[in-house]
Amino acid sequence: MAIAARNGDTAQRIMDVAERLIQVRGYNGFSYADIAETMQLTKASLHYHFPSKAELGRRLMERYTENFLAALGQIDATCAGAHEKLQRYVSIYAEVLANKRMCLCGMLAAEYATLPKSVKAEVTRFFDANEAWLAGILGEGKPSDGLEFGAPPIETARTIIATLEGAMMLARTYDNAGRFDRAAQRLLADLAGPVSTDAK
Amino acid sequence: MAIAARNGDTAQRIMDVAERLIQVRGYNGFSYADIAETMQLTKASLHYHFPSKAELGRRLMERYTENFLAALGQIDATCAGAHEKLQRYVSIYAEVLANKRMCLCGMLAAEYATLPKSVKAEVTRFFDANEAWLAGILGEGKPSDGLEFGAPPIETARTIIATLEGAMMLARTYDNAGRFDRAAQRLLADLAGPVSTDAK
DNA sequence: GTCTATAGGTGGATAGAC
DNA sequence: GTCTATCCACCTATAGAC
Repeated sequence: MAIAARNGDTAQRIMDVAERLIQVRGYNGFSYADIAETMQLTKASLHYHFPSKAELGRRLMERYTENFLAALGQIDATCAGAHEKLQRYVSIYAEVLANKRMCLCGMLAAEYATLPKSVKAEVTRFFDANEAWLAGILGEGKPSDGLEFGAPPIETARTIIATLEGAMMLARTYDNAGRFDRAAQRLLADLAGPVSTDAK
Repeated sequence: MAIAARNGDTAQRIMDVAERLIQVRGYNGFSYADIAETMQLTKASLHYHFPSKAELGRRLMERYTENFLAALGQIDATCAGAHEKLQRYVSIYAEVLANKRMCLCGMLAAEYATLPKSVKAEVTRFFDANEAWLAGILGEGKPSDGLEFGAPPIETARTIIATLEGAMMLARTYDNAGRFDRAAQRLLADLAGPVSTDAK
């Protein structure tokens, strides 16, 4: 599980709370006061750990990407075929949605124009890493696993991310995880081989 | 063109400015002060036309959906085949992106948890209408135009919207409209017939 | 490391003159 | 219909005691 609650030191717990708030309400939709209330801490104490909101956002994104990359490494280490890897990739998104959250980066992508520069840089770093990983899987999978797609791996990777992020956003709007699951499975089925839609 | 600047009365011009601000910065990322500055009006005057921000948001969404539905009606009236209709549908999104904006509803979907109820209702109404229109096109197109997809029209419609909204958000993040265009054309090509990727 | 207190700014919104 | 003036709540952030 890439994005989990943790019981570490105060800074980590602050990040846990802030992360959830951003994933639900967005960067411009939460405040230090919101964190303080849930944590039984004062705003001043939060500023001791994270001097500015921009710094908190940057550290948050940094940690999120680290965890995500670790999860991708786990997939690489434990899954054999491309299909299985892609299924596991989708399940990371599904798990976030199961907690009624948006992808942290999908949310920040929407608010991109208003973000501090340091946060912006981390957001694109996240997507770049995701694209690269997916493109790698697709590149390997095409010859050996019978993946079929009529575009360079990097473009297919981008379409996959776009579809998953968009489906996630709409599923959360309708509070209906099934919308995400069905879109994701259709996506994978098309990738596995466009003709047979009932393939596993 | 569904979403255009207009030279009507003050209320309409306020909506034009507010719409652009939300499409770029989000609902929680703009204020009456921002509108006032661009329009050379005071905040108090804005409140004369739109008593509350919630009311402004609701009216904005209402107008946006109206315009969008009008554009869909235009497509129905002037396009013959399903492929052409879908291309035109995609071009509405592309045009918004060409102005460096997000879809108003995609933006509001991200901030959904923080929106006034009246605005929330308008957002889902927009997506519902889009799904219904697309599902209609897909339903007609399947037998007569050779569209191929292995799911009920309504689910394919939802996947299309998710992909376009997601691709739009990422294209704007990277300030790269080509990312949207390529993802959109791949999507349409897969729909037209998954095997031949070079079909028009 | 957490607190109280507060600064300095901006948010949405209103009253009342013109 | 637009203005000035103002209210009050909330924002991010800091100073300084404990």
